[in-house]
This record gives sequence, C-alpha cells and structure tokens, in this order.
Amino acid sequence: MSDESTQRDYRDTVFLPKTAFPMKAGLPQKEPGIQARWQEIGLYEKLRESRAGREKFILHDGPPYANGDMHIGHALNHILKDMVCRTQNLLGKDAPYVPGWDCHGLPIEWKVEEKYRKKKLDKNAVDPKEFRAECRAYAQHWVDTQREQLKRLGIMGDWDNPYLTMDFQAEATIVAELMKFAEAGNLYRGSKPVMWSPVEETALAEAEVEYEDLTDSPQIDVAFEITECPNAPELEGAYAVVWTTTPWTIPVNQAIAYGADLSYDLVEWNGRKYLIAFACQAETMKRWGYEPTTGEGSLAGAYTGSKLAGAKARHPMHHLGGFYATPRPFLAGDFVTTESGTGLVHMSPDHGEDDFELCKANDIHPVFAVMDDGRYRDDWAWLGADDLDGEGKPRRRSVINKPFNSPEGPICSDLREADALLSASADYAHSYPHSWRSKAKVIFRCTPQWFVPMDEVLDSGDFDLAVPDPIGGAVSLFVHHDHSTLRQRAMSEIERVRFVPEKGRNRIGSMVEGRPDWVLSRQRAWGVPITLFVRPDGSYLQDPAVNARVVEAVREDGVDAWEEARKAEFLGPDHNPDDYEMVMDILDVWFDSGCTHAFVLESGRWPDLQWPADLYLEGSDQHRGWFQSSLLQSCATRGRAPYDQVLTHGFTMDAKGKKMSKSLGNTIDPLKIMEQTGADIIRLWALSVDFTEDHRIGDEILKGVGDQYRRLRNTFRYLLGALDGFVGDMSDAGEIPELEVYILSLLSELDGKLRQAVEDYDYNTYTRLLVDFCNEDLSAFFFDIRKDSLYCDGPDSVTRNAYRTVLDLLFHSLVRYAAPVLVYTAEEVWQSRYPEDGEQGGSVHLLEWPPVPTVPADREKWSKLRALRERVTEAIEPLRRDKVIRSSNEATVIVPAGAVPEVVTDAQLAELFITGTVTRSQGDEVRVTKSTDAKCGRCWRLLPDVPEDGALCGRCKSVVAARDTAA
RNA sequence: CAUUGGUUAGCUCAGUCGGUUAGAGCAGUAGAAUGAUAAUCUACGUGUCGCGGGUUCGACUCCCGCACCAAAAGCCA
Repeated sequence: MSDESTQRDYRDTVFLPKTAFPMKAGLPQKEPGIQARWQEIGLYEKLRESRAGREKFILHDGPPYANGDMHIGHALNHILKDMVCRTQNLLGKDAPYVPGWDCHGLPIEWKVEEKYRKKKLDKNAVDPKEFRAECRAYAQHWVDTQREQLKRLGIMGDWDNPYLTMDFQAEATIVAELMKFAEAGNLYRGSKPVMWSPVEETALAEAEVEYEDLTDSPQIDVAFEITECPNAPELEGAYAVVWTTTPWTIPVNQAIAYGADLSYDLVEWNGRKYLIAFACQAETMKRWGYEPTTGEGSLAGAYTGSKLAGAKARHPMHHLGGFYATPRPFLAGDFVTTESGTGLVHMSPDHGEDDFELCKANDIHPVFAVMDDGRYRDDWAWLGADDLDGEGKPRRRSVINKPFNSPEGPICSDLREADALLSASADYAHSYPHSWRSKAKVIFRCTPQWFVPMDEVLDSGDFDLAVPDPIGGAVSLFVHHDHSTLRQRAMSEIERVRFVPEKGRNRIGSMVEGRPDWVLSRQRAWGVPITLFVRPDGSYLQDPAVNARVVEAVREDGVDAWEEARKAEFLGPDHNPDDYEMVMDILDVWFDSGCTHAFVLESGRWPDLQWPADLYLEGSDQHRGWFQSSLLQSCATRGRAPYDQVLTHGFTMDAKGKKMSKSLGNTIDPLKIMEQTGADIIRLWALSVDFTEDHRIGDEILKGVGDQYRRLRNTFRYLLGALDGFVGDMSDAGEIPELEVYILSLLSELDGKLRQAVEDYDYNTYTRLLVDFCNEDLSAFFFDIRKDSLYCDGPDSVTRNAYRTVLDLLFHSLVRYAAPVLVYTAEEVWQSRYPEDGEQGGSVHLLEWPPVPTVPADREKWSKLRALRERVTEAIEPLRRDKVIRSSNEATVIVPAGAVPEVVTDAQLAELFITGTVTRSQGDEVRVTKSTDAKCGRCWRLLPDVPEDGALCGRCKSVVAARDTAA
C-alpha cells in the first residue's frame, strides 16, 4: 500500500527528552563530592545569612555520647533532626542546628580504665588530672569520628562549632547552674541507700540501671532465736525465720520486720519451733525439704503480728560479740507481705530502702560495713578473707561475687555451722538491677550522697518569664512565688508542652510523678565537680562570691580547677578554710546534659540560637533521661521547661522486628549502607517509616526503599530531559489547557498537605505524598498523556509550551519538596539544571518553599474523567491480551455519553485516554475496537487524516515541513 | 508479677468517631511498547484487619480475656 519512498524515518524530527542526568545514581561515589562542595561554599553559613532576621525555629540537639561509631539509632535521630531543620528553613524560618556531644561520664572513664588495666596499671595511682586529660582526648576522638560520619549522612549544621559538655565554658556553666541550686538551698546531703555499682565504684541514678531476669539467684532461710517476747512469752526460745535472696546482707542485719495484721504461727520441725507467717508455711517448709508424712508441722495457736511488738531475737552469729551481740528488735513494717518469703523480713538499713526508713524511725542506723568496691571492711567481725588480691594477698570478696553468696559460700557455711541455716539454694528467679554500662550487678548501699529534693518548696522562684502557648496565641504568665515544689512545677510544664506523639506526655508525666529525689553525686573522676564547701554538720556554704570565683576558675582551667590546693583561694578572706571540706564527688552526667539549654541556647556563643528551644527531639528512652533532666534543671532554675515541644521516636528493630544487638549479629550498620547504596537511601528509609513507633530495617526493606528512590530519581530525570532548553516562565504560557490547570490544582493540594505534614512532623506521610504524586499523578497520568505533545508538537505549540511551563513549575516545587529528604540527589538535580555556582546561590538547600499558584479547577469533573479513563484502559486490556491491538493508540473507543462530563470534546478524550478516535453512545458500556485509521509515521497515532500507514498526520506534516524549511 | 504502646496484603504505610465489595506505593506475576530504555505504561490482591469471647441489626473499628513484639518501670525482703 505504500511504496518505499514515502517511508521516511522521522525519528530525528521528534523532540525527545535530553539530559546528562544519569539514571544510575552511583550515590556512594557521588555523595562525598557533593558534601565537599557544600563545605567549600560554606553552605550552612550561607543559609544562616539568607535567613537572618527571620522568625526563628530552634531545635536544640540532644548530645549523643561521644563513644563509638555512629549506629542506626544515631542515624535515624539525626536524619529526623535534619529533616526538621531543613523543612523549617525551607519554610523560610531561621532554623539553625548546632550539634553537640555528651563527653563526661562513666562509660568514657571506664574505657580509659580498661586501657590501664590492659597495661596492668592502677588507675588510682595515676594523677587525676592526667587521667581526666586522657578521658578528654578519648571523648574528642569520638566527637571527631562521629562528626565526619554525620556529615557524610548529609546532616547540615554548624559542624565547625559544635557544643561539647567538656568545653571549659560548658563546664563552668554547669558549675554555675549547680550553684544556683546551692544558693537557693535546693540541694541536700543525705545518707540513704542508693543504687551502687561495686564494679564502677559509684552511685547510679535510675537511668543508669537496667533490670535483668535471673533464674539462679540464691535464696536462704535463716533462723533467729527469739529471746524476748513480752506479749507472747511462749515464743521465747522459738526461732523467727527470715528469707532473703541476698545472703550477703545477713552480716549487717539489725532488725526483723513483721506485718502487724498478718497471722503468724509456729511450726515444729526437727525438734525446734519456728515462727512463720501462716500463709507462708507450706512454701517455706517445702524449701526445707519438709515431708507431710513425718507428722511434724503446724502447731496450734495463731499469733497476730502485733503480738511481736517489743520482741527481740538474737543474730545467728551473736557469739561473735560486739555488733552481733546486740538483740535484734522486731519492728512492724507495712511493706511486709506473705507473697513470698516467710512474712518476717530481715532488716539491714544499709542495703534497703524500706529497711532504712523503718530502722531510722526506730533509731537504728546504718553501719557502713560494705566498702565502695563491694567488699566488707577489713575490721568487720564476721567473714574472713577468702579471696586473693592482685598481689596474692588474701582479701574478702565482693558481695556481688557469686560464690560468696552460694549455698557453699562463707556466709552459708558459717550460718550452717551456727545451726541457723534452714535452706539454701541458687535457683530463685527474679529480675535484678544491673549497671547499664558494665552490666554488673548493683546493690543498694547506704552512702552519703547529694540530692535535689523533688518535694521541697522552691523558695527562690523569682522567675520573670512569660510562657507562651506552644501553639501560639494566648500568653499565660507563670505564677511567681507560688510555693510549688520541683515536682509540681515539672508536672505543670508537662501539661503545657506539646508532645509528639501525644503519648509522650503520659510517659514522662508518670515518671516525674513518682520519681525519687535526684541523686546528683557520683564518686568518680571524669565529670564536673560538685563545688561545695561543707561544714562538719553537713550544711554547706552559700556564698555567691565564693561561687563566682569557682565558676571563673573552671572557665579558665576546666574541671581540674577544683582541687584542694586552691581551697583558700576560692574561699577568700571571709571564710576559714579549716571550717570547710571540699566535696570531691562529681555530678551525675544527666545534670550536665540537663544544663545544655543554658550553655548552648543562653550563652550567646551561638548568636543564632535563643532560649527556650522550640523543640527537643530524641528517642523515647530520653523521657527518663535528657527530657527529664532538662525539665527538672530548668524548672528549678528558670521556672519552666527549656522547650515548648518534645518529639520522640521509637527504636529500630531488625527485619523480623527483633531488637538489634551486637551479640545477635543482626545489626544494620548505617556506615555500610552509605558505602553500598548511599546516604540518601538511609534518609529515605528513615523518613518513610513510622518513626513514632518501633520500626524495622532489613535488606528487603532497603531494597524497597531503593526502588522508591529510583522512581523519584527518574521523575527528576524526565523533568530535566523534558525541560531541556526551556527558558520560559508562567508569564508567557498564554492560555493554559485544562489538563495543566488540573495538574496545577493537584500540585497546590499536594503543597497544602506537605505543609501540614511538616507542621505535624509527620514525615512518612510527607515522603509518601511525594512518591505517590510522582507516580500516580505525574508519571502514569500527566507525563504519559503529554508525551505526544512533548515529542511531536512544534516548538511554538501552545500546548507544548504550556506543558513545559507547568513542568518547570513542577520541577521547582518538587526539587524543593525533595531537598530535605534526598539532600544529595536534590542537589545533583539542581546542579544538573543550574550548573553555574552563582545561580540561585549555588545550592538547592538555600531555596525557600515554592510559591504554588492556587488555580480553580473543576475537581469533580476531573475525578469523573479519571474514573472514565480507568474504565477505558481496563476495556482496552483484553484486546491487547488477545493481540488484536498492541498500543492503546490503535483503539477506537465508544464511551457512554452519560459518563463524560459536560464541555469535554471527543478529541480531548482521545488525548486523555491516549487512544484513537473516541465517540459516545447512549449505552452504559465502554466499547473498544481496533481502529481502521492509518498510523502516522512520526507520532504513531492512528488518525483519520493520515493517508496511509507511515505517512504523516496533519500536525506532524506541518511540524516536519517547518523543520525542513528551517534546515 | 503488675504497667504502657503495638499487632491491617511479602515490605513500608493509610483507613474506619461501628454500616454497602478494607485502601495506596513498592515488591511479585502477566502483558505492551522499545521515542523517559538498568527507564516507561497496562492488568492482576479469597488480606481469618494477631487469637478467643462479649455488646450490637451490624465490629477491623467499642468492651473483656489471651498470644506475640517492644518499651519503660516498680516490687521482688
């Protein structure tokens, strides 16, 4: 039908997208270069300049601990922070980011000590200053390492000026903040049992303790002979039975507690009478190996606990004399139950909170028999040395030493010998506190410590602060001199602050509601000293002039300034050094980090920052950590929280939802992912998961993220190609076709939803909206329909120009929307279109949220059209499957007239459906047949005005003619 | 042991203030085209909405119990 001469190859007359932007990303190779360029052009500084004077948004960075490589948790946390700052900057606000590190504390000290141990050096023999210098160097090393890793991740911030809690200035501020507590009297020295780690030789705060389930704990039953019982003399000579899981506390037993309302009874066994709570008899005797057939057991007559008032028993080791010879009184304790044990509780005020309180009320005091390292004092009467020290000299073992407490250990052996041990085994299951860092067991131990009281009225509350509503609007004044306690203030701030997600409020609320006084002191070396001068009676000096000298000294010389040699210098002429002792404890590191708001936001060292912060953003574990320490610190010193909003994220689990741990070998290393697939992939992952909950990462998930990434990348690649050589703008777009108007309205809708997602910190919605828009509305709809116009319309075609104008707008919008997520790829896209450094400041990250026109589009009409379009493509599918037609262009379509919105032409329908001619009928069906028209050799459409296959349609004929003429 | 949160398609997530066939993207399968080409387009989801009860005309959605996962946290003498 056509001879060869008419079959021209029109390929080179078609305007195909052209771009140098590669489809393959090669992120691992490309990202470091982009990163280097940012540094070169001073991107962060440029951004600050460009946002100067704008409304501020202050995200205050919670300091990660400077110890070890970046892990997936750090990565997630920092990506979220980066997303917050970048989106706020994009919105035109001034949102600086000053990263920081937590540098003091036990874990670092521990690592440095490990080095000593390896070299067989005694830490205590090293000069403290030298030791601290090593800790400082160790922390600095990891600060530098993590800084590079976070930069590589694309986190934008003031990396040249991070804050470190070990900076002298920070240390001085921490001291100054502590002195605010001291000067206001909001500190006290107490001597009560606290969690103590014999391994680390320091007191621990709740936050530093974790509970581990044990199944092999010892449990013993010990008999105390009753020597006196005024209300029931017949009990004299019987034995009171106590049960304990900590045999090592028996040597410091000082009393026995009973429940006044509980019912007690004697049992007879092996010729002796034992007093046990009635409810506990069966279980207790089972431990002793009691067999019912022996005929022994419960004796007649029950005793209510109150009969034991005034009774006394003697310690099984009473023959040792001294401490052990003192009769042990029976004391009524409301904490005594019959749920476990014997209903009689052995009391050692040194090692239990209940014990301490009950004994204190009865004028029985701790004896401090256990030393810092967990061993009994050498002069303690009971328990000989049964272990060898490093030099082979005999010494006592630590009380957390397993053999020490075992049924064969020295305690049990001695008790057995004294005929006081009724049972001993190592099979008790319970959860037991361990040190968070060393994983070693901790003990309750009574030592003098410094506390911040939670329930004392804070009388220094001259807080001249207006507290704005976090959402804006109404301003409520903080009530001054309200005689509230720290706990009350903290609770009311928890009411005020915005928590995202909302459940965080309950979480921190219930913790603050029930927490004990804050134990501030630690008996360690690497930290900020508690710079107090104490009098022999335990009271401390409250002289602002002295404190000012101390703060100044720390500002000059760091924490090393607090040394005995400078005592007189600090005290000055007004105080006699002989009247005071310097406290040599250091501060809980949570106090350090609780002060970051003071030395970072308030100090003026970072002029871009201001107090209070708009937002704190950390993992949900910080409800008991930084969120809380900052809240308490600030409430006590400033009357309000240092933040208006708190955002928390969950933790990253492995692909199966299991916790990641090095020992399980299921960790995902973000450094490796960056090396293998790129930082943008981790970022896209972090911003697509529901970070408010625990979430997963794994190979399959990352593969999915990679696919998502490629689709986004390809959308940009298409835009770049289609916009090749485009220089126009909206002003010369002329009449805009309805399809373009519709797309613009979709864009405007997307824009609104993205803004809302930013407002809600809902980033997985943010990325999903972006991806869905690119896939659904652009790639599969708009781009597909307009492909014909882009490829085949003439250069001056109104449609084509309008399309490219809208593509340009889409480009500028999408690249900005994507920039906070795909920081590297967005920059690559931007550079690809605007390679000149000067253009728009040289980086996509300096741009602001795009202005998107709000255009009126008949959305109802378009949803009707898109529904009809779906019906048509669906109807075409069977014909393609049967190979009747191949391309949708070959289809002639008859649609029900009723399904077509008004004022839509058949030609417009054909364009939308990407089919041949479309007509309408009165039926209900969409009918598709193979077109009988010929196929245009250039645009491949089947049209009535194409004379024969391979010839040109009218449109193409004129485009080619114009082109030929030009050539 | 008690507490809190979670459990919707292979994966990431929506959703339902109780009401007709529970939705997207990605993956998968099949196909088209070969002019976004390591790309693009089309079609395809019988998912016990963790399990078991209850309330209700009706529950994935409310209530109770259980299981599993996770967190935090108190007691455990």
